[in-house]
Amino acid sequence: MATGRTHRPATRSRGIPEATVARLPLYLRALTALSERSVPTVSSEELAAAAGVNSAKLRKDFSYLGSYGTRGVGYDVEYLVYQISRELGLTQDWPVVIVGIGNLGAALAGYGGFASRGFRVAALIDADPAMTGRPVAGIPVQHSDDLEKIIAEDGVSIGVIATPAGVAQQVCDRLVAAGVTSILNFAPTVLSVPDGVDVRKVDLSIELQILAFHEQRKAGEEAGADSARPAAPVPPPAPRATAAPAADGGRKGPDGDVPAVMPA
Amino acid sequence: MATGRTHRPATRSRGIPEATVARLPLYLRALTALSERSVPTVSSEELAAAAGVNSAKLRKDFSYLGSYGTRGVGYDVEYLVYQISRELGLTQDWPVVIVGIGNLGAALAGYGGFASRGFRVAALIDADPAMTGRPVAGIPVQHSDDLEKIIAEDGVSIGVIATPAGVAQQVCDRLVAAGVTSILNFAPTVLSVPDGVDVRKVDLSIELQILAFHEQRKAGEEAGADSARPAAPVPPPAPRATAAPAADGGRKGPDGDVPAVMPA
DNA sequence: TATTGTGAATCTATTCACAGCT
DNA sequence: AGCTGTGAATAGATTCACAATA
Repeated sequence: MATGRTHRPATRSRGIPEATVARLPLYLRALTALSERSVPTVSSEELAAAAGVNSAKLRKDFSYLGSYGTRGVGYDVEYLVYQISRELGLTQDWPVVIVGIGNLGAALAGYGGFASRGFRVAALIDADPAMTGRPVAGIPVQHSDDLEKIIAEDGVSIGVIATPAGVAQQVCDRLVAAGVTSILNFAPTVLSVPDGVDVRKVDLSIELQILAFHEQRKAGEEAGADSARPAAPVPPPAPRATAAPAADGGRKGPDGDVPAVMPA
Repeated sequence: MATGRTHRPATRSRGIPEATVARLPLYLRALTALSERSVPTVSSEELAAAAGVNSAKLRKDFSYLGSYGTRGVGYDVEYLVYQISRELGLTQDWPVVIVGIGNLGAALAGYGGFASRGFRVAALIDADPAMTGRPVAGIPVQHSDDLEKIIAEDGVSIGVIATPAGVAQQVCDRLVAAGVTSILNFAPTVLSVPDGVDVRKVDLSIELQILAFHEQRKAGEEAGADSARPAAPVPPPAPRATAAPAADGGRKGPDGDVPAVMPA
């Protein structure tokens, strides 16, 4: 309604549940570590422990890929690495552009996990002319005027947005218009994209807030039975406007939700 | 089993489903934006659109907090901001330490979303003596020898790990031993922690791999019916060891899964 | 009249537990 | 004997659809 553009395309893909897809990279990492230690086979129990999940879940997950194990023995490490890599599409090369080369963008550019596993940083893009040409993690930054050209020339289909929140939507629009169909968004904004474009979000502030919630519960539990804190038992059910206290002492920063990017 | 320490403590908290908790920060952000524009009330439909969820889900989520809306009218923005903030524990101050001040750590230190919403960067900690005393985002870096002292003095209960994967577990152990009970982990490792300690993980490489999976599906769909790619129809069901091709051309970087941190 | 709050229905994910295979 | 693969059971999350109500 709001923008006329929707979001959330994928739910289940080719029969593989989304929750399973999200865990495959975890298994892959554990398997890669075993592979490096030349471990030939592994049981669901061992692998599950290494990946931090329970073994029934792991077996169920693998069952969606096919019957790749051997009863009484376990899984062949190399073979599983191959199968999962293939399922995830990591046997091909994925050129990626990173837009917004502040601290975060620079961190991403230098991230080892990017370079391995089939991802290749095809370009770093920033709106600040002062950044243009300067190498970050060995890759020269290009100006955002050339965004469309870069996407087209390198056949980029995955874009990473590490810009301030204020420009994230317009950067997103340009990426999508230029042909990008998957976006990893670090800016604390809800992006609207057309159907067929995937967006994943990484939001530091949200993660912290979730931790704070649980942290608060722990603190509350320590004290009285199930009351969160003595003060504020349960305020009036449905007050009129401006009924609530400001609640946040001197916390002023109006939103302030800008990612750690200093495009200058 | 492996380490004798477990993980995953929380499933549902004080009657609020975990999935709901994870969305509260999203609602809070949308509400804060409305609040800044001095919008007095908002309907579930409008707020849901702003937060990128559907309105039934939003209403259900809010119903776990209590009956804070007014039928026929909507929700009072300020009041909801207060209620959600309180529920998330953001009406109190949460001192946070960041360990590992590379590019990523520096990005986190300067992150606006940290400073707002009740989080305060109490200290930056790095193992590199050359970093000690140097200010990052206006905060002087302290040496990791003093980790325990810093945690104790500031009463820190939330720690952020932005170190290389290789040292993440030992940093984690020290944080936990010093009293930290919530950890946000950016290192690509599964951390083992005792019961009662919450860990949340942010993993760039995993997010990208999930995108690649969907991207691959799109590409496959475009072409033939439901075949992913012509080559590799379905390899032998259960081969013996080393039966699978290396599959990853020249991808050598052994793991390479080190976050974008250069502690030197 | 417009919009919330929520039971009931549905869909998704996890876990159990054991048959089936090596 | 040991371990996978999977139906069946359970738990959790989302969506529907409408009664309640300001």
